[in-house]
Amino acid sequence: MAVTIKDIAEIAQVSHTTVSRALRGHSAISRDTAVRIQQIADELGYVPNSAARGLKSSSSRILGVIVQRIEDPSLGEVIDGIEEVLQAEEYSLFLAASHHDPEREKKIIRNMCEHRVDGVIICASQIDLAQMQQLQQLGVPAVLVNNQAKETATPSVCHDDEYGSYELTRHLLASGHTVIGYLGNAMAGKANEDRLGGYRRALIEVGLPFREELVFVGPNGLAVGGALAVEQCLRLAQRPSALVCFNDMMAIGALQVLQKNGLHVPQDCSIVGFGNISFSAYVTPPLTTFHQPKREIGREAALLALRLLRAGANESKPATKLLRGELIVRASTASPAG
Amino acid sequence: MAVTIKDIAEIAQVSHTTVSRALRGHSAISRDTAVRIQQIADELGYVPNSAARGLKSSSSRILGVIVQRIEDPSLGEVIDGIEEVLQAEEYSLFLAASHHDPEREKKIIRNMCEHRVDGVIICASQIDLAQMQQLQQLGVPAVLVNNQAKETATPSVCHDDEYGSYELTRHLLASGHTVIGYLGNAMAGKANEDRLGGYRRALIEVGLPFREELVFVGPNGLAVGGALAVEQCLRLAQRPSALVCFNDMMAIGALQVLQKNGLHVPQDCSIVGFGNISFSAYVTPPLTTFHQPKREIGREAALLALRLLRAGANESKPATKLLRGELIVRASTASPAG
DNA sequence: TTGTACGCGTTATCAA
DNA sequence: TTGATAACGCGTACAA
Repeated sequence: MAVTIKDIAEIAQVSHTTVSRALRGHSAISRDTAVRIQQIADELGYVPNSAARGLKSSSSRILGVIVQRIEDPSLGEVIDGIEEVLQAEEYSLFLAASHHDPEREKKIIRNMCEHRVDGVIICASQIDLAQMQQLQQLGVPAVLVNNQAKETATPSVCHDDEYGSYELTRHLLASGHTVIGYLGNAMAGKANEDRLGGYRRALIEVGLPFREELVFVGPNGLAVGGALAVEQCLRLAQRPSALVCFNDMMAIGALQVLQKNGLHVPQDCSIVGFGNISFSAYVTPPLTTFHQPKREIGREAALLALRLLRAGANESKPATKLLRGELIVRASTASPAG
Repeated sequence: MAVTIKDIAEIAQVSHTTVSRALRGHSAISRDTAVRIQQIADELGYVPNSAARGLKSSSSRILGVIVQRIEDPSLGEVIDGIEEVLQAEEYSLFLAASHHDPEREKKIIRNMCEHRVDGVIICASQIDLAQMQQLQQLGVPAVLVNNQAKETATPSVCHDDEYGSYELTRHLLASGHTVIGYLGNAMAGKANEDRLGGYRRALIEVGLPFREELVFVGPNGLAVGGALAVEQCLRLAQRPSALVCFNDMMAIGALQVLQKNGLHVPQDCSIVGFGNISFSAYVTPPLTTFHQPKREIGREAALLALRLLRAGANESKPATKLLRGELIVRASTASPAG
């Protein structure tokens, strides 16, 4: 059994109250006893029990983070940003993956509630209201990161996807492309709509039509999703000279299929990704993409969550932070041939 | 304040003991009261408090996981494997990153001890004995994953790096290469030695000399590390016709430098990675590598940790599990020119 | 089948 | 400056 303040109290011949105070630098303790107690604690290898502390203070100093897939290449950095802030503030991080399963997500939230996390950060989820209620009922503040539900009254940190996609499309237009396709992701909700929206806005702004038949939807946001989407595109008689992809992984999958079909990128077809995952710089050709400040997003989410839980009941407005990245031009885009 | 069993007891006109028993399906409770209490609990939105439970049971049902960098491409899957097992067993996961900082690692372990995690999984660390003692003193079982210290008496799950590197080198030898270089990683301890060892064994086995001047060490295991290492190689008058790299990211970095210098892979130089990270299939040319069963490693580590913490004091032998992957031949290797 | 009483480790209040 | 006592929410002997 672990050493407790009572054990220390017995040895030091004081009450456990005194030990508790001494170890936490309480003012009303004499130098002598404080030092003596600290020494005994060190010798015995005392480690305070946060379960007991939490029971009293009704604060666990734990933040829960829920993601869909941990191995998502764009998520590592986000989590890292969160963790960076939490470590500095002496908070711990609970991590769980829902794997796109609402049932599992429900269980996870339940579990986190049982552990009385002080707050929750939910990444890229289509979380429904019922589960938010569970959290609210317990007074657990929640922050959504790049949430995929259409509307929400919950504090969020989002990337400005519409703008990013707009910029990418503008870049292609500026290079002279006039027939540009979009490779969408059926699994993404709001993100897909926003990125499609930015693409559309850029087209219309320069007087080009938005053509439904140039939108190809892949079943997921992985390389295979991009591959499947681009295969539909290849069947077209008049192919687009450039493709805007939902994200970098889909762009990479599409790239591979194009090359297997003897097409050269960017000569025969320009291609842009989204997100600037570390990998995007290492494919051939390196991908033009839009940088999402992933670590920054994580940091902001953690800071917002901490602010909320510290505010307690007197929550002000449900703040939403919108972060913008920047265009990264690499070699996968060029002017159209001919 | 959250609902407690006392609140329920009051409404149901029973003692809180009865509530406690009813909610956990204790046998000696009448159907009627059990159902009635469950109903009230649901209506009130009762969520048990694991801090209080843990205080009694001296078990937190939390496992700590310590890594160096969360965004490490080979780590996501490992963590996912861990998390998969834990979720099934109703355990929670504490995640923290040490960022190669021993001081930070110490704090993390301290923090996990305070939260009384039931066990710890430490990934690819050079953890020293002092910190293991902290854990042992509290009776927290620890499992090391791909640990980098030379020797250890701690239960571990490791990948058979020596064998993997041996197989990769054999593959190159079988293709006819006789001058093969090795790109090492200065930040890795045991893994680098093992992989160098397998390379060496394969060479010696076929009667080729192990030549120190063909070993180039990069400062880290990232793409930039591979780039820096291969630049040393390029300065050589007589260059190797193939390179064995510490891992896939270094191989990718090396690949890029070779191509920038006008060398063709695999025609001018074959190259192999290690680990089979998802990315390795998408570079040009796709990388020949050795598959590490990452999810499996995570699962095994979690299972081992759970087994240990359930065994309690009567720990048997400090089990060490060695997992083997398999050779993945792709297009980055071929017979040497001429 | 149900209830009483106590303890888990810590902190806070009040009194000395 | 220190100590006695209660309380946080829950589980469990023991008793009824």
